[in-house]
Amino acid sequence: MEFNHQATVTLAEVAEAAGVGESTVSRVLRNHGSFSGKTRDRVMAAVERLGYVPNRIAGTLASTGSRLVAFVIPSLSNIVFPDVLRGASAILEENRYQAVFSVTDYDPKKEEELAAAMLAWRPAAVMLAGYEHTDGTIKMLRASGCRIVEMLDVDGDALDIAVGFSNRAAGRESAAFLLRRGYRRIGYVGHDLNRDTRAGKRFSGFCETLGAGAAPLADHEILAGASSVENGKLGLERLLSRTPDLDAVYFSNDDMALGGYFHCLARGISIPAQLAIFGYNGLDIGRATPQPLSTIRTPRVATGQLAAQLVVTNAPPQVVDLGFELIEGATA
Amino acid sequence: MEFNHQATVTLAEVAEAAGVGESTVSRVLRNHGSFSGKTRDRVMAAVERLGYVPNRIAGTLASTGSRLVAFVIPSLSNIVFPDVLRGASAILEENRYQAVFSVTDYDPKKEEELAAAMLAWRPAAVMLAGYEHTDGTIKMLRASGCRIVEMLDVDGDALDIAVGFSNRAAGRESAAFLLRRGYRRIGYVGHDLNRDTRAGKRFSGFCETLGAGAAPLADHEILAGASSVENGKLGLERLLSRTPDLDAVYFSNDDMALGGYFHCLARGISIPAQLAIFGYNGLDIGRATPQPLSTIRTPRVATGQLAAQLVVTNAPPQVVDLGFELIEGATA
DNA sequence: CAGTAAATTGGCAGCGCTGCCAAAAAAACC
DNA sequence: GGTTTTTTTGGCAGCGCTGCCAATTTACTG
Repeated sequence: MEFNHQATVTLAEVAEAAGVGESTVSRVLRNHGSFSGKTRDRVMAAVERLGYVPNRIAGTLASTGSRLVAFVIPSLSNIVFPDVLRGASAILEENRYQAVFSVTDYDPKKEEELAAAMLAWRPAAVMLAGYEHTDGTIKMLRASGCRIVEMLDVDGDALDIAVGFSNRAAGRESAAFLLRRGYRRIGYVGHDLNRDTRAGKRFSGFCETLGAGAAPLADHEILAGASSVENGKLGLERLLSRTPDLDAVYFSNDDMALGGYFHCLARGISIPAQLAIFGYNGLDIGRATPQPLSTIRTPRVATGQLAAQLVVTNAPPQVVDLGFELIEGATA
Repeated sequence: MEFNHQATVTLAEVAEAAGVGESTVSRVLRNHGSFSGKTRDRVMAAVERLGYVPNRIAGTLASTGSRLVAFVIPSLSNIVFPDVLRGASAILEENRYQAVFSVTDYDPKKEEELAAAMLAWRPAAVMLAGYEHTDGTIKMLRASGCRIVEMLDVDGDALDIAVGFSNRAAGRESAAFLLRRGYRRIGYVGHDLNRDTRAGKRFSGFCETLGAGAAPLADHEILAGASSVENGKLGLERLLSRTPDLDAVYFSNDDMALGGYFHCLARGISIPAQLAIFGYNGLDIGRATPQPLSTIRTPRVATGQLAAQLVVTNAPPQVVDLGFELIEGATA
């Protein structure tokens, strides 16, 4: 079985066919340097005729610096990351950059391996989630000389560029909101915080403000595994069976919160009178539930867009806090 | 501002440092060909000491055929595609392949442009959604000589490999199920079918079976734009205001169906007594709603996995129908 | 129309690695 | 010890393109 025989038309063949030199073809194709309209037509005709497709591998090797941008993301199940990719990919495509990605599954060790594999492609930039990386990863990235963008967090020291928002502040504002609303018996339902460190930061900010407000966290339930609607449902059920007199519950994100919301719907627990629910992310689906979800909307797409923008413009190192928006909703 | 100065340690420098020839280093690093244990240690030590990261760009150019796999997908908002990528990326990573992607926004013309851009990277394979491509795209892909995988559909003629399931059959089975349940005044709420041709195929299969069952579609509402919970809600509202006596509604997918479900919850329309709701995709969230959503579960992750598997094993051209599973749920 | 400046063009040396081949070293055999 | 095999090695020519530089052509000046 012989499949992968690339029908290789090379630049040299195009040059030959057009009766011009190789560098002329190269110039025309990249629209760079000068050439007459007549030669351009001749070259383009030959390109068309032969069905020439430039070889970016060769081009990248010959020039300096590639137009690849490497994303090393924790997950594709958590909608956050597809959203970021979506924002970034539009900008990258416009600028003729190419996105490559791999998924760490929230494992820092795997992040290190994948980052190494990515660097082998000599990307223009490596885009990561958050600040928590192994020493090996940091050392490697630093040594690579390529741009580094840490996304979705600004609570820490950036290696180069950081674009995101403060998860800790989001946790604090969520707590402040619940306190303002008069809730005092507040619980928390979350997913594995050791892996999702940003969720951990929100939780810690949340507890901090609760403590300062003299209504310390009444109880919490942490589920192993990734966040999901199912886990949110299960988590709230467990939490309430242990501590039935809670008047509000903060969830690690909207998926979890929706699970809690559905649990209440199914059990006839009235929201927010009997129990308030507060999420994080501001997913569209939370706008469409019978009672809009109280949550914090994060600029996920915008994070991807700006991250990409800063890379393609080769902006200086900086930390950009895009902020977030508290959505009052009707569940808290 | 000078950033992108790749700290370039080359293979030649490693060879120098280790006191061996370049090809020896290359052999050791790829664990290919023969070399003594002693030289291997010397080489690895030098690699470690210099922090050498192989340059895959150069490696790919020198050898034949890359380990890049190009995904040209319609969207990242529709969870279907992140799911497919998720399945594929795990397999690709295991096999040291690298995924690159770009997003067409359901625009065939843009698909053509992006496919061309992808081919410039000389990928081992191009992974697309479905069978509907422009002539230009098809011609280009054929000429490229790289593997072509069409995913998420098997209703048509494959260019090379196809992995998915029959959308038309899914539509038919959905209709048959509703008929079996005794529904006769059936409506449809969908999103832009000209763009999402797979949703169009489902709709067409659905109508076909309804017609044969002597209960032709009573009414339908097509919303411009992408599928979303919000649009599902809006669509059902419009449909019911026009045709209030429907007893069941088929939605273009689960997002839309959830919108319909929420609409009913909000309006106090009892499900399924007053109105049945049927979706498509089998999203997890549909398992967690107070009434589990009646839908069809599609093997999205498995599609990505198998597609990747067939590429890395360089399997012969084939069409694999992974099937789907009807979930009775409680909304129909 | 010579003389100079400006616009085009081609040649060719790499970019960093792999693959092929021949040379050198080590192991096996008589 | 001399041969024949087998295992290890290094040299070097590309992979297809870009970037530099010099050569050629064309445009412009006085």
